[in-house]
Amino acid sequence: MRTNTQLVTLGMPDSHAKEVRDLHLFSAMEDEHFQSLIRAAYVQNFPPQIELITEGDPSDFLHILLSGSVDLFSSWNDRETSMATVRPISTFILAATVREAPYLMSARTMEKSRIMLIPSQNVREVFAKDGEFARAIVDELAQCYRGVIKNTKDLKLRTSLERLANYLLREQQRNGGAVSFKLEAEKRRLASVLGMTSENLSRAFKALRPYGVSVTGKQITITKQQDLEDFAKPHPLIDNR
Amino acid sequence: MRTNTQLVTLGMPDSHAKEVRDLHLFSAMEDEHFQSLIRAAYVQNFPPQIELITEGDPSDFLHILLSGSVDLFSSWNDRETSMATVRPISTFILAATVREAPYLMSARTMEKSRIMLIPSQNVREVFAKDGEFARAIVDELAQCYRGVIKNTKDLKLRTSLERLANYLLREQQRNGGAVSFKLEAEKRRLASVLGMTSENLSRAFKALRPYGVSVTGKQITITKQQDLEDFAKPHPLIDNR
DNA sequence: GCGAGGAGTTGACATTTATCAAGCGAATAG
DNA sequence: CTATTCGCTTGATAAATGTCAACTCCTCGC
Repeated sequence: MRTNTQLVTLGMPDSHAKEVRDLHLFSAMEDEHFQSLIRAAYVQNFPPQIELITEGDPSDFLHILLSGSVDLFSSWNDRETSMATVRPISTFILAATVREAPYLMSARTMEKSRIMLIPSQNVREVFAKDGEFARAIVDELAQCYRGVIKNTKDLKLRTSLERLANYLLREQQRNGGAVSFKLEAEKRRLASVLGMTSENLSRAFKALRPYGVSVTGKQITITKQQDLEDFAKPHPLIDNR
Repeated sequence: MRTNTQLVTLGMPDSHAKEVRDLHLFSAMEDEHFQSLIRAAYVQNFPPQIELITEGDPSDFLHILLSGSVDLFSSWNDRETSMATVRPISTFILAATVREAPYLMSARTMEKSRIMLIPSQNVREVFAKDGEFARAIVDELAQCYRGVIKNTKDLKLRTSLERLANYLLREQQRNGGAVSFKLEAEKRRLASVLGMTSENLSRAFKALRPYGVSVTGKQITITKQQDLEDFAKPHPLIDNR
């Protein structure tokens, strides 16, 4: 894989370097350090449904999703749950990289995806030299941390129906507030993200009908905005992601 | 409050400065920077059950718990849940401080507690100057992040009974692996931490009796270690905190 | 076009968890 | 010392959620 990747990599950094450089994580660091990271990096295309990393494995690479989408999930005792969805352009498993600790989550591509891999060793070296980079990592980690805390509040304070209602309102926001929009994820994955079964999700959609939610395949239409919001009671300290 | 605190503070920093300095967060930073943080800091004693911070408020201080214990909790729609327990000596709400964002959780003392407060402004200033400090914050945040991820896995992958069983095993570890140990928290708070009601917790304890768990007040005794572990199936990527 | 397979839905049912009300017992204030 | 309060427990019941099986519908490959 390495040689293959190297080949793919040779021409790549330039084309992606700019957009990666613009990521908050890399935008303030010294150019020399950035270049050394890029030189060490690979860019690779992955087909859908490929397991990129497995929880428990040592964190060899910092991953940056350039295009496509990636599902972060975890397992225990034959159960599995979706923890988050990564969308371009952003990094994932930064915490494992900086702590030199095993991955806590597995990752698989949801669709054809282009991913930059920077050896964790290089990230840690530059991190130790470049204060700006360290500060950018702080920002990123603090944001991730706060995201997970919000997720925990969502899980512990709300029923599955309330979680779905608020999820729909967040998705609506992400789509510019349109009355009608498409779900990003498969429903089975959505169910897992929300911490429920597919069957329960299916019934939850029906239970939201009185609040003006109609579902046709992946197409969602919210006809009684106010009613849905009255029910969902979205809150900035949980839902502003 | 400020003048009062100032008075208390005058003699304090020296006595606590050493142990705070030894915290991983501060141990590598420049002494000059550390001193400037300490000079800006207050140390204050709080009685039990005092609400130190309220979620949604701007993060004015980085808090360091010197002694006692603090409960981090969140509310939504008249419901409340315990998110974590802070034990000395450690910081809390670091993420809000560095992001200059509102607190996502409220905090209250569980017992009489001694707390050092460093103005967030000073923390951010030093953070911008001191690369070592920034790197230490990265470590701390990455660890916090991973802790919350583990908690999410616990919540989403396990039933409340399994969560309790694994919690008991973790507490046992914290007590050096003794067969018998005391619960740190009130049971109602424990229930909230584990994401269940007091009533359900009470029944869960009974349900663990066949696995050798006996409860007398706060005293827990595990008589069939192996049986409990077989049931709980603790996993390093969830339970090693 | 046809058949296989998979996602999604639905119904019946089981399990888990929460709610409500009552009661017990230890700690605490008066 | 007694009365009160509060944490905890228990039982009865309801609500939420999961499981299993069957079925529909769509997609995809042949």
